[in-house]
Amino acid sequence: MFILRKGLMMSYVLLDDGSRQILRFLFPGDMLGISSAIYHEAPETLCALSDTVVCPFDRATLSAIMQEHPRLSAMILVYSQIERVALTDRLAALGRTSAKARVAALLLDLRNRLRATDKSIDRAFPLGLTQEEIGDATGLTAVHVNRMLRQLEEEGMIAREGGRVTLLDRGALAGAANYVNRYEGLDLRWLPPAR
Amino acid sequence: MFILRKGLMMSYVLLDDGSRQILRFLFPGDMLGISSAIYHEAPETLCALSDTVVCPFDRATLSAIMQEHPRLSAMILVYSQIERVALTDRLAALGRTSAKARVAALLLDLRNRLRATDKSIDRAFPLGLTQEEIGDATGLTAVHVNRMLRQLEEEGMIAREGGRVTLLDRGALAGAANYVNRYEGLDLRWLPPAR
DNA sequence: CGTTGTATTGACACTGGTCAAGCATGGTGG
DNA sequence: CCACCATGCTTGACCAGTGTCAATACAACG
Repeated sequence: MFILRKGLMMSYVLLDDGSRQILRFLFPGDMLGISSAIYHEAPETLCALSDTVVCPFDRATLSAIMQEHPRLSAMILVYSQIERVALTDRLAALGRTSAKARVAALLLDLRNRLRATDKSIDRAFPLGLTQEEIGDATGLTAVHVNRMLRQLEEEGMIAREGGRVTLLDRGALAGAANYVNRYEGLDLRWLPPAR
Repeated sequence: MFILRKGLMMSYVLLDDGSRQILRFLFPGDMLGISSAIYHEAPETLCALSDTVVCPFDRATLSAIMQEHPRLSAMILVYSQIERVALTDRLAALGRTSAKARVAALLLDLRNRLRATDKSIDRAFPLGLTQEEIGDATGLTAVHVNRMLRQLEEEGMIAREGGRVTLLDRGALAGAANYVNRYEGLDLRWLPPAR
């Protein structure tokens, strides 16, 4: 298990037919590989998308935390629930929304996650992903991702130039995407006190 | 928050356009509503599919468990990770597999989950879902679910009569579905001891 | 018996996939 | 410095899988 300190990573699974589903992009502060710790065989693959710095810890450490730091334990549980809710949002997007909505949601999420650690990011950010990666995250082909990006651009919702994306109309994007920022609206007053 | 003691439930979200994505079916022993506890507004809706019995507990109880029962706390974390992995499997299914594979995976999962609390279930079980519910869980329409069930039947992989389904060839189904039983293969030796 | 919800089936439409080609970019080795 | 190559982006033509709409059948239930 690791905490990501710097850089961008992703986790994905490969299916029998060779296709890939990207489960999650990982940003600084995220915990990685907890699920690998509870199974004999890791259920997902981790991969760095840029130069990264991680901070490793092992099962014994997690076990010690659970015994000695109840508040931290509770926060780990909360964190895993936030991640779970983000996954259910993506599940609903894959099951019930159009290709354009899924791409829009991905762009909005990338922007919000990047902004969490870099407040200078507002409308524009570097899109550190290939269109194939966007496709594997949204359940589309790279070709169709390209078409959707062009449409969003033609409709004036985004602008692109040289790997950078600018969200020109976040409201319209969020409307098209059914997007909810799951890192807001938390209620954590019930957490146990620090020991 | 609740523990489901008896019956079948589901959790789902409704999107703006009125479509529904079923996130999860809930079986006896499952914990429900943890994610609702950490947000101000519940991110998902819970709904009973049959007569059910639940055992409620509140945030203060969870907080007390985190403080006084490290082993139980760790098991709750493990449980939420199992659920997370099951969600990622479904995410990969929605993003990257065919309609037939998704329906097959749902049938296999239902059988395994039912069997967990009723060992008398082997090949046949009562399908307590409408085809519309199967569709909302797999990201398909009820009409297409019907077509897929018929195909699976014609290919001799399942049989149906009066709300009961029989899995005639679980191996072939699992192959068609890319299915992994996530309640097996756990490694829990690192858990803290009971206090 | 009507009524309501569910299952079934067919005809047709459309979203998104597939295949193929061309183009831009940047890195590499001669 | 330049030819070469790999990778990723863009676009068009065509096709397949899935959705939509509509009609019918069936069962449960008041």
